[in-house]
Amino acid sequence: MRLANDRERETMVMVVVKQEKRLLEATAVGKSERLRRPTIRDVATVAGVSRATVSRVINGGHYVSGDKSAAVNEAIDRLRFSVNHTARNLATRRTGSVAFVISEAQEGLFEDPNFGVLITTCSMEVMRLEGHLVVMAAGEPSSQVHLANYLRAGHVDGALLAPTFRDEPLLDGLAGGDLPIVSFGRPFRYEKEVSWVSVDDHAAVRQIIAYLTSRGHRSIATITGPLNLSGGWWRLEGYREALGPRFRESLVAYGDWSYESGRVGARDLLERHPELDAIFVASDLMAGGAILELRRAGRRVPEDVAVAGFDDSKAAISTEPPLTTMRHPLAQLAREAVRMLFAMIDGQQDGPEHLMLPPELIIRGSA
Amino acid sequence: MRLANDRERETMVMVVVKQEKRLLEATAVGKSERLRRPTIRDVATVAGVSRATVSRVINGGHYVSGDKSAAVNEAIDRLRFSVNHTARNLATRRTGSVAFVISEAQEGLFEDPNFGVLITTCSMEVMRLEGHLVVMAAGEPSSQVHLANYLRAGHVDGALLAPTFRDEPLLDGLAGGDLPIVSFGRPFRYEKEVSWVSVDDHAAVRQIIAYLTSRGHRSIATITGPLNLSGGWWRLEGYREALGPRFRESLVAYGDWSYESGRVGARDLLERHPELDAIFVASDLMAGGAILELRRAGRRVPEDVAVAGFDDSKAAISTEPPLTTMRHPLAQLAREAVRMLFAMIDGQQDGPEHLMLPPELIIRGSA
DNA sequence: GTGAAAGCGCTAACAG
DNA sequence: CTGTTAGCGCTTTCAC
Repeated sequence: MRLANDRERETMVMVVVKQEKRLLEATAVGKSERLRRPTIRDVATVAGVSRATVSRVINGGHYVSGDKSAAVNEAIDRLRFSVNHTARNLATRRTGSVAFVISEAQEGLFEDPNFGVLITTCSMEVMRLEGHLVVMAAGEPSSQVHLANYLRAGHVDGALLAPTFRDEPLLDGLAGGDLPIVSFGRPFRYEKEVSWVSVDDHAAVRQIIAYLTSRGHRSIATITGPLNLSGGWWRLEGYREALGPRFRESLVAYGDWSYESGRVGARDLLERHPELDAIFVASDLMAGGAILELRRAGRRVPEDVAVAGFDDSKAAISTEPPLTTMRHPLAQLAREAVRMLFAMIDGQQDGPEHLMLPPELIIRGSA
Repeated sequence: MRLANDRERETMVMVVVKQEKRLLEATAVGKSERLRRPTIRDVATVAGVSRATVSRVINGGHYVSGDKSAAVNEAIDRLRFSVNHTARNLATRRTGSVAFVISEAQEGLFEDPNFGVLITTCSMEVMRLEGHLVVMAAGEPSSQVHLANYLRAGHVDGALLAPTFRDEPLLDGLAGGDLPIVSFGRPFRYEKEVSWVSVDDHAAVRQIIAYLTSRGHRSIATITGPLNLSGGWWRLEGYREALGPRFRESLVAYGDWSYESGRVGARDLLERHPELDAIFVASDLMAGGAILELRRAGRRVPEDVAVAGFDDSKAAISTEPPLTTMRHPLAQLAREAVRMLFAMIDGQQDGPEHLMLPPELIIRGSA
C-alpha cells in the first residue's frame, strides 16, 4: 500500500515535471530548442522492458533473452539513443577519463615529433576502451603541485605521465598516492614505486655501438639528449658501457633533442676529435643537424663519418643520406601504457609494473 | 505527517547503507582501502547546515550569511572536500569538458611546433574555466564521421577544431548541428556557418612583402604551405595580391610546412630565378630549410637574398641569421577560441563569431 | 537567507 | 532471465 502510494506520487510528479520541461523547451530561444536526449527510460518504454534490461543490453547484453535484447536494440536505434556517460560515471563511481599529464614547459615537448605519436596513440587507445583522454599541462613547480592535488582529488581515474624531468615536483605529489599512474620513461627517484613503460635505451645503444664497431669504426663519439630526462640519461649510460675503456669525456657532446643542438654538437666533436669516424646521436632530429655540420666541414656521410640516430621518426628519412637508426616502438609503448593503466584502475594489477620494450636496428644509408 | 514518515524511512535507509558500506570498506583489499571521499552531505553535517547551503557556498556563496559561509568553508577545509564533478555535471546537464579535435593524420600535425602551443594553451585555459580538454583524434574519413556523431551525442559541451583540410568530412557532420564548435583557421566551405579564429594571414603577408619592397627587394619569391589548409592558402593569396602585376607563377614554390620542403622549394626557386633577391617563406621551419639551401648555393643571407618567415616560432631564433618573421599570436588565438566556445556553450552567443587577429612584424637578421 | 526534497540518467543489488 | 528500487553526489526550485 505504502509502495503504491509512493509510486503514484512519483508518477504524478514526473508528469508535471515533464510538462513543465516541454513548456520550457517550447519557449526556449532558437538554437537550443532540441528536445532532451532519450534516456534508458524512454528506451525501456518503447521496447516494453524495464530500465534494468536496457542497462544490461547496453552493457554487453549478458543475461538477456534474444527477443528482449533485439527489442531494446531496435528501440535504441529508433530513438537514436546513446548513453549518458555522466550518469553512468556517477553510478559506477568512475570518471571514465584518464589524464595525459604534460609536465614540461610546453614549447620543448611539442617540438619532438615523438610526443605527437604518444598523445595521439594514447587518445585513440583510451577512446577504444570507452574512455576519454584529458590533457593537463603544468609548467611551473607551483602549478605542478596544484595539478597533483587535482589529480588525486578523483577527477580522473588515472594518469599517463609524459617523460618527467629529474627534479620535477610532480611525481612527489603523485607517487605513493592512490591514483593509478603510468610514466613514459623511467621516472627518476621513483623507478620502483611507479609503473612505467620505456624502450630499452641502454640495450639499444649497446646494440648500435656494436653495429658501428662491426663496421670497422674505431673512434665513435656521441651527442646526447637532455640528461635530466630518462631517455637522454640512459642512452648516454649505454654508450658509456658499450665503449668501455675506450670511453672518453671528450667524445661526448651534450644536446637537448633539438636540430640545432645536433649541429653544435657535431661541430664541437669535430673540433676536439678531427679523427672521429662515427657518431651515435641520441635522436634523429639531432642527427639531421649533425649530418649538416659534418657536410659543411667537408666530411662525407657515411664514407668519412658514419652517423647513427635514434627513434626512427619522420626526421630519419628526410636526411641525406637517410638515417641508420634504432626504431623506438612508441605507438606500442603508448598502447601498453594505456593497458597497464586500465589494469590498475580495474584493480587487476596491484603493485607497480615495468615494461621495457626492445628497439630494432634500422639500417639505411648513414651508417 | 507524511513528510515526517518519509524522512524517517530515508534516515533509516541511510544508516543501514552506511553501515554496509563501512563493512565493505573494512574488508576491502589493501590499496583501495581509502575511505570514500567526503560529500557535501558530510560537509553539511560538520558545518551544521543543509546540503543546499553547502552547494551555494561552493558555487559562489551568494545568498549565504557570513557565518554559515565561514562554517562551511571551514568544514570543507577540514574534510579536504572537493566537489565531485561527475555529480555536478549530471545535475547541471553539462559534461564540463570540451573536445580538441585533431582531424589530420597524427604525424603531420605534431611536427608543427605551433600545434603544441595551441593544445597546451587551450588545455590551460579550459582548466582555468573549470573544464577539461579532451583530445580526440580521427584520421581516416570513416572515423571522422564516427567522431562527428560521437561529439554530437552530447559527450562534450563543445569542440575546438585543429586546422581542417579543405575536403575533410568532419565539418560536414558538425556544421549546422547544435554542438558549439570553434575552428582554428578559416574553415573552407563553412566560413560563414562556423565560428573560427585566425591570424590575418592575408594582411600579414601584404605587410611583410611591403617591408621587403621597402628594403629595395625587387624579385620576391615565395614558398607556400599546404594549400588545402587555410593558413597555406591565404598566405599565398596575400602574396599574390601584394605582388600585383609582378606576380608570376614561377615565383611560387609549393611546400608542406616541413623543413625539407623549405630546402627543396628554395632550390627550385633558385633554379628558375637565379636573380631573386628575397623569399617570403610561409613558415619559420621551412624558412630554416630555405636558408640552408641558399647558403649551399653560395648566397649570403640577407645580403644576396633576404628571407622572411612566418610564425615567430622557436625555429625563428635557431637559424643563422635569426629570422625576420611575422609573429603568429597563437596563444592569444587559443584563449579567444576557448572564450568564444564557452560563450556559445553558455548561450551568450548565438550566431557564429569570427575573429581575425593582426600579426606583428618581427625584424631580425634575415631580411 | 535557509532547508527540504525532487530530480539528473544510469547501475547494481536483490528478489523472483 | 527480468523487474524493482535504492542509490551515485550535486543542483535547483519551492516554501518558509
